[in-house]
Amino acid sequence: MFALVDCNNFYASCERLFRPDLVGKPIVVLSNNDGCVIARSQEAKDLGIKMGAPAFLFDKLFKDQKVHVFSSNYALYGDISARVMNMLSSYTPDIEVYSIDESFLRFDGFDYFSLQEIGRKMRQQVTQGTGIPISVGFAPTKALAKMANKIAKKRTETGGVFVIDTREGLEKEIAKFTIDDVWGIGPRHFKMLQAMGIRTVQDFTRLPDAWVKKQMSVVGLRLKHELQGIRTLDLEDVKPKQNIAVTRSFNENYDDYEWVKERVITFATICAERLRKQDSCCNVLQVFLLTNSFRPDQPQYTPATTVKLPYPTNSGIELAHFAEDALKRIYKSGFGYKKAGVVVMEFTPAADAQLMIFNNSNPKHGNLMAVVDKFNHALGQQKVKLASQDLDRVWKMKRERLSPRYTTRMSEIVTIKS
DNA sequence: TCTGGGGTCCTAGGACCC
DNA sequence: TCTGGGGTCCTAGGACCC
Repeated sequence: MFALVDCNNFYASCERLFRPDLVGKPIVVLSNNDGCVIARSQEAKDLGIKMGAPAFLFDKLFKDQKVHVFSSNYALYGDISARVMNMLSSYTPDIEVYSIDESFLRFDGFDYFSLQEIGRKMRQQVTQGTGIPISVGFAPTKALAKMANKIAKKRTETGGVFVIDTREGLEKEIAKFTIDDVWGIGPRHFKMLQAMGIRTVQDFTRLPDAWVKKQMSVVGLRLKHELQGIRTLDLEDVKPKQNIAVTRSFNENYDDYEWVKERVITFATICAERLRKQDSCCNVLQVFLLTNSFRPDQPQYTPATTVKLPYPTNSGIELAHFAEDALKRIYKSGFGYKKAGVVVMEFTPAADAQLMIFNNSNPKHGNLMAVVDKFNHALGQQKVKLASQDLDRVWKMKRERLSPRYTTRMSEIVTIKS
């Protein structure tokens, strides 16, 4: 059996941890630049605030309804997530951390245990230990565990735990569960299925395999089997990433080469940092720029270029150079740039980077970067930078409603007045 | 005025090889 | 009119996830 454990309204719940005055109040968390709503407490959902909605459209509603608005605080969410996952891993050695707020757990050899009971205990322990409410769904496949989790969340009488472990139970649930709520069915496939009169999971599982494969590829076919209770997916190991992207929107449009260059160089050094973290070097680097697509009245230009590097590297200095060269080739003045990004691809393990006779990555960079990483780890991100980066911290993301990093900064620890 | 930032996997079609 | 039978690699685009 698999369990899918999911933190309820995770970011909103994190914001509430150190603000008990917000219990029962509507909370939303915004994306970078305070742009879109990316998390909502139940109370905020009830007000009709939609996921992904641009925040400025809701300014009035936020004020009228006294919605508590937060900029995203990933230092906090990441730390709380680690604590939750750590607790969950005491229930079984087989755990896959699927996202910041979800884990799949596999329960092999638990035939004589009550999963219902285990789920209740998990909820109780995680709530007590971290303050984060969770929902737990158990089922014989991952896709069904996802479904069970949604049922646990939706039906209050389940107490946040739902188990699908019999054929009859499965049949009963798939006859009711609608297809748009299924993990792996996105808006496109939903529309197609809906047009054919497919409404429930049961309808979907009755489609012929060949048709599903033709229309939805092997991914869709696997999903169909999963929903029938046939196990086709197992827990996945943490794999090193195949691509690393650092992209940001700017608070306004910029038409200044030096300014854009600084951003692109900074993104490249962050890519390099992330590469070193997983012991990879990259062989290909891509730089792209975007003008503001929400303003069709302004001239649009969305160039991108991909460079094959002469040798694999994870040196921030070298990647900064390559990124700058790439930028030079695509940058044109006369446009208002709203977003830029650097993507690195085609990794090789740092340990077996191919040496070349004439054209080597500077061997001293390895040691230098190790020291830079050490400093930045101890002193905070981007304390040690390249001179070509923004040393005066001119560039700031809009984060007007940022909560303290309660659990990871001594200086921001909660104050109790008594 | 203001609109996030990451990822993965799969397929089709073109270009090339013998 | 008829025109082999395999392959691989790459890219763009589509679909999905959080």
